[in-house]
Amino acid sequence: MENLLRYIHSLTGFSPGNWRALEPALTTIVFSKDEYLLQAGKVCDALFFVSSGYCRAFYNKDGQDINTAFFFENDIATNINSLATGEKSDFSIQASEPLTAIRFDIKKLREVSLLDPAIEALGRKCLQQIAAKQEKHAAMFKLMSPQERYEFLEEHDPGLLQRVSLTQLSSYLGVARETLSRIRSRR
Amino acid sequence: MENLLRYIHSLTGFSPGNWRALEPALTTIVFSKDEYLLQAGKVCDALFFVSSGYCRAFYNKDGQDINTAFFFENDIATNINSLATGEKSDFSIQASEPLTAIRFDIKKLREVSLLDPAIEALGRKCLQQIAAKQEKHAAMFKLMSPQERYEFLEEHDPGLLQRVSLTQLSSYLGVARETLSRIRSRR
DNA sequence: CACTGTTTGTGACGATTGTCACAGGTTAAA
DNA sequence: TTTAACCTGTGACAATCGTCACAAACAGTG
Repeated sequence: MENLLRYIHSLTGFSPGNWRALEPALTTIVFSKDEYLLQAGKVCDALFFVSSGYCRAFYNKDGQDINTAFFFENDIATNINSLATGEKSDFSIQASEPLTAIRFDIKKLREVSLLDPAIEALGRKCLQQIAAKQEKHAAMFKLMSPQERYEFLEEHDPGLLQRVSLTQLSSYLGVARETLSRIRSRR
Repeated sequence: MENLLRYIHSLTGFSPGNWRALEPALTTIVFSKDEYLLQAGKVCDALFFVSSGYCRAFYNKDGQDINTAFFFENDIATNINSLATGEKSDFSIQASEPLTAIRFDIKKLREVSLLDPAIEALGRKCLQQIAAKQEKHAAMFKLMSPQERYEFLEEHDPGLLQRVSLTQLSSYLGVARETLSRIRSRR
């Protein structure tokens, strides 16, 4: 909970009153490894602030998992598309280790946003962060070769490389597991 | 201008009063082919609603252009990252044909947002749309081969294929110009 | 410690792609 | 019409990557 407060303060000004208004929209949830925060085919109705542990977002293509994102401590995990449009999610979010998250119920969040501009502002900042993250990630694929993408992560997100297994990482980088193993071995 | 009104109404409710409040933030700008809407290295301080013509977003990597997005009529072109953080843009946006755009000045937009919740809501919806677009585009790269990406565009965005030249399109799909030429010829 | 299941490393081979070089087309201006 | 600049198609060849197969390393369990 202290992490969440720090996170919120890093984004926007927030008074004790704002906090009291926000609180009814929040629930702390503990997930065991492999439990789902969001299942493909269901409508996404919440954001999750990761307190401890981490989770992954993945598509299932022809029976194979393809990871598109990892969310660690102080990240917000959700499906913006599904959240905004009410359409079914086409990917899942699943705990990769035991995970504690603070769930933001979107319905309640919208209610309190109408009453409190600071909460409204918080929501917008979150959106911006998520959009910015997507933009950077998409650019990585267009600008770099598989090896360069790996080196980019080494420099900009070494924590991710340490925590995510090779198998999980390979689809995230868009290469075969074997190729990633060889990229690693030749350095 | 009518296009912009239609676009706004498709996103959120808007009264004549809201429109009057928004108008001071807007300017109509005509760009000739190859003029810049945003230059890499400068801070992005506006959003552009494309009225007619189209433009491209591109990175320059080792002297070569790599296109990351195309914006057509009724699209919003901007750099979310630079807009939100005030950092310099690491890509440019340039008119690919003569282009008319409505410029949303971000400074003025923020001012009127504070006064009018409907404008605030509009801004948030735009953000959502942009984030959603990014998410889909990034997924395309992880889930598909070059040929599949081309076929995906044929199905979901045929207009883009008709208007963008092969050379411009190739970097957008992440393949060499020659490879794209061959993908086209073998169908 | 042995057993089992999972993850990682590696070799061989074929398929795809990038690069280089050049030819044919198209467009626009002189 | 001619010229020049640009875009597109194509062949040859090398580099990279994916796939398949299997061995080695590791983790958890009884």
